[in-house]
Amino acid sequence: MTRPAPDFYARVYALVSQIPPGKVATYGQIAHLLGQPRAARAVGYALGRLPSDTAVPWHRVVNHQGGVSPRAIGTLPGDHQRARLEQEGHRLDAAGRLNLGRLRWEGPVAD
DNA sequence: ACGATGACGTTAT
DNA sequence: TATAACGCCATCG
Repeated sequence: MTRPAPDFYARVYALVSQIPPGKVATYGQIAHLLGQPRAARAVGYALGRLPSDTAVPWHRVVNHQGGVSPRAIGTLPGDHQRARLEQEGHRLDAAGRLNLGRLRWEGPVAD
């Protein structure tokens, strides 16, 4: 299949943009969906390069623990990300972690 | 082209 | 269960 393999960034943005509201995905999940289960770091790097006026719901992407990566705090509105997640109806526990087993995005429906 | 960085993940202690 | 170290891939200088 002649897949228009665009840059890794574009793939991450496209995939994250397909995450429906009320659900979240981990960097590893995104990387895995891209066919590179070990490129979780690259995925996070791609989101880090996202502009402030991006339409990509990057705030729905969390780490494998289900929480906002502390490294984002200070560089980007990481604190805002958590508030945004709660705003979407996500339930965070006292540890500030989401219940991935319940909110984890299954990925795009194979069409 | 090379070396260092980074919004991660997994395994071991 | 929490903390620590290593490995992974892609991008930037």
